[in-house]
Amino acid sequence: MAVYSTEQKRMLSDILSENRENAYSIEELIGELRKRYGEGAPGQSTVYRLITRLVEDGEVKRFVKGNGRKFVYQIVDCHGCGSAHLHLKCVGCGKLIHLDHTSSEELVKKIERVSDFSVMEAETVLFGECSDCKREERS
Amino acid sequence: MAVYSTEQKRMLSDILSENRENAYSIEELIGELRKRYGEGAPGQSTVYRLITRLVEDGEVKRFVKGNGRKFVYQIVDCHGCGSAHLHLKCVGCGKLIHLDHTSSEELVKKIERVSDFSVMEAETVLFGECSDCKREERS
DNA sequence: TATAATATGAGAGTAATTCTCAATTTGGAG
DNA sequence: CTCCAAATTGAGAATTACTCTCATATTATA
Repeated sequence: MAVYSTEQKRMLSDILSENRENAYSIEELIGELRKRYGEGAPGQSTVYRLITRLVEDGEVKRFVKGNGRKFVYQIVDCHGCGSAHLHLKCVGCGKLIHLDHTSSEELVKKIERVSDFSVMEAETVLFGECSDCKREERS
Repeated sequence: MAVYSTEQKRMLSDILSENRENAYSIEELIGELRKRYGEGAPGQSTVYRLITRLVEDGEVKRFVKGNGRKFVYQIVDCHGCGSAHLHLKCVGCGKLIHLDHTSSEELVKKIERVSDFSVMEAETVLFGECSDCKREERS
């Protein structure tokens, strides 16, 4: 099953990659596509289909914001980087921080020491506040 | 606004507390209630209403399993324990481990050291494998 | 008891997501 | 360049998940 390149895929990827710190809900994605491309925007079913695939391929991460109720999608910068690692999601600016393998492993080891629990890095997103947002808050 | 005790609340709480390591979807909760109580089971709207309240009250944790698509609900053993703390969810046996405040804080500090990122403990669930399940796997 | 506040449930309403299938597009073979 | 099979799309129907409404029932208390 070969993969074809299409306009629709390009449009969606463009939005996600031009705004890497934003996590879009499906609704927002469809809205943005419509805003940019009007009638030419991909249909709703296509958006669902494409985003699902991007998630399966590991190019996009799907998660739920904090205690929210709906899914959001955000491009990750670590597609194909090989080993699993943790992601940190800043609820302030929206950044999705890709922890390099070494730091991630160090963390996971620490967790294991405290609780004898092995974290599955790929499935876990830690919510919190990044350094920039903390600094801003203090000032 | 006082709170009244009702049969429906008891039925739901019973299920959740008798099976503390299971995270139920709404569908499963409704199914289990119906199985146990037949016609006498609480209606769907009531289940939604009650579970929402339990989550708001901190007695039950709502989260999404790994990369799954729907919410599941599981009783927590830390209701009213005061300060926020991390939860570890074992994907093997289903246990939801409540990290005591000290361990949780220690971990959070470590994360901060590695990445200068402050984890919001209450909003984060770490997925992985508990010590028992790891041991079992090795044997 | 009586009664006022609280809670329930049936079903309608809404939102989110998936499915279906005919029509279109793509990439490669000739 | 042209043709074709495979892949993709989109419109709308179907399904699923969840919320809302309001008449009825239950609970605590006085």
